[in-house]
Amino acid sequence: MARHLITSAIPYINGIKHLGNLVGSQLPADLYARYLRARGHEVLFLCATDEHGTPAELAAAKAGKPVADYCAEMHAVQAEIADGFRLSFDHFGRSSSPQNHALTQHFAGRLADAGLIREVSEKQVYSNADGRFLPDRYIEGTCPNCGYDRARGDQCENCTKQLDPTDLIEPRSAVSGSTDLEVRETRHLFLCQSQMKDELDAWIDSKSDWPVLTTSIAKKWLHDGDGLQDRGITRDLNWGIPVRRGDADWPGMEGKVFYVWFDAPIEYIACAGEWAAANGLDDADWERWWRTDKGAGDVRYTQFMGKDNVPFHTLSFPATVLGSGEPWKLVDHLKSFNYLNYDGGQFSTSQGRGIFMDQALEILPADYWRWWLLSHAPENSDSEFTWENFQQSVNKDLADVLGNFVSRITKFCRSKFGQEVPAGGTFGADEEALISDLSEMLKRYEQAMESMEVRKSAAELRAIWARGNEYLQSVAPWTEFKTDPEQAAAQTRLGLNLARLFAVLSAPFVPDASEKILTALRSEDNAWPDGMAEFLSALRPGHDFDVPDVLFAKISDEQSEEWQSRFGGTRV
RNA sequence: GGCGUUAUAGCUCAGUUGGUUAGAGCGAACGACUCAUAAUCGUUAGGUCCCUGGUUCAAGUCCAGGUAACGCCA
Repeated sequence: MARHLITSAIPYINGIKHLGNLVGSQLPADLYARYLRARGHEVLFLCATDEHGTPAELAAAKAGKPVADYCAEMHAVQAEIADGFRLSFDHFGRSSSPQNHALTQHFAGRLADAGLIREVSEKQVYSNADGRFLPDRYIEGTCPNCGYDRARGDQCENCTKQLDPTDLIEPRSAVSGSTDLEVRETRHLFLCQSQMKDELDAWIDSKSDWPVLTTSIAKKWLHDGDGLQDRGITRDLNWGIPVRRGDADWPGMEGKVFYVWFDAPIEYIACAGEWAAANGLDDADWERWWRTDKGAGDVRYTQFMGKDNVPFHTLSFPATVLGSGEPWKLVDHLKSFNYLNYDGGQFSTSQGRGIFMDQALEILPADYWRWWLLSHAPENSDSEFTWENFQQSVNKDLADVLGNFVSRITKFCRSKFGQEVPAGGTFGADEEALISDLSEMLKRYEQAMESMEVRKSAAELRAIWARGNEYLQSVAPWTEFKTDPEQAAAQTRLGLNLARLFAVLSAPFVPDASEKILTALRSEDNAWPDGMAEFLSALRPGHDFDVPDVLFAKISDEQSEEWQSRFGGTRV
């Protein structure tokens, strides 16, 4: 029994995420959270939407809605989809929450007190027509290099040349098209990350059990070139957390907000406060997860994220936390993922390429996606989604190996013994070998899950299902029944208990199917096995059960082809 | 242009600190079974471990160069 704090990288509010985003953070985090809960640990699993910044403002404007309303609506949409994928967050918060406002301002104040904030004067492009400063990428114009007339202020998409907004010929606002632009001087706060370089370096060095992918990215940012750079934490925008120094005003920063990268990770902490508030708990209840001086000393904190998020989680956010000088919990383990590619290219939100979370649920239940994505998680390198592979994997693993096992054993029992667990017979060498093998396999499965080896966990679980089929095939109760019905009864009884075992062990991967099996077996006890022999005799002779509907319908060639062409191009 | 990652069976991928005949699942062929979602179980076939050179008693594994794909940055 231990205490585990788990967070998934928080998805941006702007639009619905694709399957690549899902498998890179939320889904493996959910797998881990479900497993740890099943093992009896105390778990707090948090996620939220990342709601601030220019993209949210522009998306809201495009939708013709006030940005706060837009974010509230999109948060509800994302929450519903997360629920559809059975993501078992204890709380799905919002970075725009009052808790995050207060906490972000608090951290900024602490950092300023510690001398880790400095003011910098910058030149930024201001659009009079839009009444706002424009980020580089929201300025368009003609590329001085190739003449492309829709080059962005940060880069020309046509010739890939990196640009400065002032390089553009005839620059205009990408928001309104206005050419009434001017360069203005504006003052911003910078977080002095460079001052914390040695402390961060030593902290990273202490994490010898982190994946190479994680530490190598962090080290690169710490040591490449001039090393870790100071970073602006404020912007001239309306939508965001107003810049304040704790509870006090911040002279010179009126009308400015914190930069989204600064407040987003603080939401990991604030989200726990939202969780407490939503559940009628008080501050002490969430602080025991986050403050090492208030009970979080024994908490193990694990973060999940895509590789693009590693620098923020290994450097920027720890700089904020450490710099505050307060005893906040730092991440203990950081699990990062590579990218999932789609049919020979990248998933792309901006181009609408690939499969998005809402579309996925429209065509198939969550379990199908959960199984395929987790069993093919991009852990060691980028991995590839193809419809053919998806169809084959799901049909074979879920329908044929797991689903069919439950189907064959329940239907066989019904036809020979009726819908109750049969009595009689004794266990012999086959049964002892099965129980012994399963005990070993369970240990390997548990080890893989505990070390967050996602693909390996899936492979071990699948091997357990296959071992059940192997047992049935070798003892062949349908043949045994003709000569020794008592023995066939013992084999069938064990088979039904195997189905229950699979349901319990598979729950972190395929929660809905797991529940269906347990319901059919009329078993409310879903406790993790503690002793294989005892577990496999839990369903006693005389126990009633139902034959469930087909657990996993197979994906037909026609469906696979239709979906491939439907999702081949851009999102409609 | 700089840096980085990757390159292993038809496909998706494992291969610990260099150490016998390079592994898994799928797909394929063959066989067994017929309870089951034409499912299951078994057996077999399939690899110049991208190329070249080097270190070593020994290289998929280390080093150098090359090729290709991808990513990040300027």
